Amino acid sequence: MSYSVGQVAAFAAVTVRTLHHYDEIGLLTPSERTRGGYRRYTEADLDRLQRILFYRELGFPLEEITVILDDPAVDPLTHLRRQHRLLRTRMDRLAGMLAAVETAMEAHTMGISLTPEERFEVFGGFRPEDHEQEAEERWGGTATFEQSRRRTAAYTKADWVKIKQEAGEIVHAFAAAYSEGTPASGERAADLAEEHRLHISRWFYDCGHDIHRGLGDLYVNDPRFTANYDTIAPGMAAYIREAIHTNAARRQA
Amino acid sequence: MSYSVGQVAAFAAVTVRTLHHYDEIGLLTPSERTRGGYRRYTEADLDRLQRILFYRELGFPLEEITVILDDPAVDPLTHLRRQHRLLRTRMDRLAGMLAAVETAMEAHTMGISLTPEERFEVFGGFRPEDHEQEAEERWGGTATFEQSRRRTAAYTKADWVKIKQEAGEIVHAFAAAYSEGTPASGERAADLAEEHRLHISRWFYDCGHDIHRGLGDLYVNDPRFTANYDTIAPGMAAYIREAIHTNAARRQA
DNA sequence: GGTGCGGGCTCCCGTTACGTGAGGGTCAAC
DNA sequence: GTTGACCCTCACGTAACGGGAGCCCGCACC
Repeated sequence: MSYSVGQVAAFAAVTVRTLHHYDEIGLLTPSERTRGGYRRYTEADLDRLQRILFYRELGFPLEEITVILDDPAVDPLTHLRRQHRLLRTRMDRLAGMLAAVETAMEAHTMGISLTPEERFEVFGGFRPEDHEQEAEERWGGTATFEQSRRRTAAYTKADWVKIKQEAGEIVHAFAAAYSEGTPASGERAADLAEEHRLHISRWFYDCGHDIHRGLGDLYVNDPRFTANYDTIAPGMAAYIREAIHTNAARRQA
Repeated sequence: MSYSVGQVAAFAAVTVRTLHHYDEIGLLTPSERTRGGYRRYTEADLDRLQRILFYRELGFPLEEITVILDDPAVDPLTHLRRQHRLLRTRMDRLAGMLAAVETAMEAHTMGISLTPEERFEVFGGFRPEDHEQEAEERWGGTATFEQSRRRTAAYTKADWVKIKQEAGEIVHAFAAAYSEGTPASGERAADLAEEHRLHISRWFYDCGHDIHRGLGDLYVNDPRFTANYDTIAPGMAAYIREAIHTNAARRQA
């Protein structure tokens, strides 16, 4: 079975013009043509297209993609490994940017202004000597997310019940503290925040104080999170956030 | 203190020509010039450049960046929030691709070959006949996100109280239905889901059934959302998700 | 077996975001 | 006061398509 340009285009979410272009430059020449001159793409062509789009997505110029794909010394697995590596690199970069944005947000709310060096740090992580590691560790993004995905994938139903119960207890404790007027800047609230942090670390991913702070901010800044927490009691999201910050500050002192 | 093109270029890891170009199109015009005609960039210019590069990195066309940055109604924090959101979306996409690559690797070592649909799933989760729009709105996100941003920016404190109260009522109704054993596949659950959808549409952004379904999936797939909902009752996230799907199916029939 | 029309074909010019000199001025140091 | 590094303004080149114009294919339908 083979496919027409239109079908392939719809399939791969590219335009017909793009496929024409790839044919023109010899990047993807359909294996067959009808006697009328119509392009007919085979499964193998689709396979190649998928790889093309993958490398394109990661910013490779088409010419380079041609070279990569026409290299006779590469089996599919090599491609997959390369793709895997590229994706992780890319995600690390984004994680770095994310961390920088969070830093900037903190800096902004605190009224601190950044130096020009700090501003552009986002885009390349130069100055190898200092904290190249820090961004990695902070939201370590890829690592963090992956870790969470890996771990949670292995959980049984019983695990989930336990997790949910634990989480429920923590939130209820927060709610109780809040309704009793316990200050978010105090010991008790901070203790609960620490419990919350450990809960996440135990079940999802290593949650350092920085990440935890980011999470607290998220509860307040993202309307959906806010709404969720505030369904328990109006102001809960902000309360939890402050407790988290209190706890983080305490540990840093 | 001010900087020359060369300094800025080295600093931001772009070419001098790029800076010239940005000047030409009015995207970044240096605040000063020497009598000899040399460009001189101030701190504020660097700040703007940083934002430019950020949005560029995420694939925004320069013209759109101009509009975004020249919008008088945006404070720095809004930018940061938007950036944060965009990054997370982007990372999610990459995470999806990473997972797909891993799946492909497993499939390869097992000697299984994937169907064409599975191959292209990586790039947005389409199936040609249905929701071509959905991928745009779901992953492209800009339009939806922008809408949400615009609206929420104008809300007063009273609005927020109202929003939270409404959200709380919906979730509590869900919790009640759930604890009473009302099936997620039934009318009542679907009605609640519809209410939920309308709530989002009214206060945040036009939430069609497709987007709504995506949201429901998110509640189950993202551990943080799951944990939040499940603090109310274990299984709540999955229950809400199914109710949403029921509702969406009902509307499509 | 004509015929309508959705899709496909080949030029070919337009666009975005710069690259890459050509030819000539500027500036701080020696 | 000159030299070498840096900067200026044209101006054409390029990559990766977008978007027609004008013409063909093919298959369903009468």
